[in-house]
Amino acid sequence: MAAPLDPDMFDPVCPTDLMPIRTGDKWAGMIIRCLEGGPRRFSELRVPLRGITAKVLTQSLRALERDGYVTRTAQTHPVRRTEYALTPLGASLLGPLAALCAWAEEHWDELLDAREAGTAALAGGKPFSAG
Amino acid sequence: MAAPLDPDMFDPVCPTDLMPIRTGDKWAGMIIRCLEGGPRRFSELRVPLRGITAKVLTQSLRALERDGYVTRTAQTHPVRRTEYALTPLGASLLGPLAALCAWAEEHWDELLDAREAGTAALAGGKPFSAG
DNA sequence: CGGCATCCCATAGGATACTG
DNA sequence: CAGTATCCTATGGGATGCCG
Repeated sequence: MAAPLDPDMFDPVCPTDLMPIRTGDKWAGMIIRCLEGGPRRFSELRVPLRGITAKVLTQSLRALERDGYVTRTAQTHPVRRTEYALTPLGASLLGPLAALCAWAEEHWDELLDAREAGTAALAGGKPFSAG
Repeated sequence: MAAPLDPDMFDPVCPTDLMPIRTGDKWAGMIIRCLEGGPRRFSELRVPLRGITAKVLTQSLRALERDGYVTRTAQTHPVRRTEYALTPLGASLLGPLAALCAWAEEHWDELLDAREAGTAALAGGKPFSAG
């Protein structure tokens, strides 16, 4: 309870730093979830990911590919067709990801209430303007 | 398997958008985990969160407070002492969070290998420079 | 100790237009 | 269809310094 925190709790090379859902990847988690049901095409992914631009989707997909979460299979011959699929590594993330989403849905109301209350209570206090 | 994706899979007001570990909060998840063992003081939190600046820690804590994940209790009288603790909502996130971390540790080697291989394979291909 | 103020930069990511 | 190429902005977040 009052035991001191482990200074190495978040190691300089903390594993979580390698996770796709870490800071600076807004879409990675959603993309992975979209691939849960099997391979999907580029434009197919754009549907549920409403509002994502082609550029950003490409970026995210490339990053996920680079880090071994998805594979890319392109074909040009008869028609152009590119499919993205989860690697075993990527698929193994589905569990934890689903847990997170389940949590969010479960606490949906609380989240809304808390945010509303918090915004009101702390209103006017924007200690850090823009940097 | 080949069923079309639900266009509303990620609703415009998707619950996950409210999560603290979503895009743009590098530290939220780690902070919450630091509070698992009970209330912690400001400077106490800075230890495991190596390298975090006071400004950023304050920012993150304020955001977490605003969204109802943590509470802030300040005292100035004898000595200055501020304590941060998890709300029930915040505590309820510990589970999913732990699952994520467990996953990361479990796949630690794979992550390293995949990233290394991916970086090599896709080397030279930096389609998107800086904007 | 627990911040706040200020300056600064890197970059995620959106808008738009074009291509094989 | 599946991207690329540019341009642009918002902001996360680090550095440094000061304060009650």
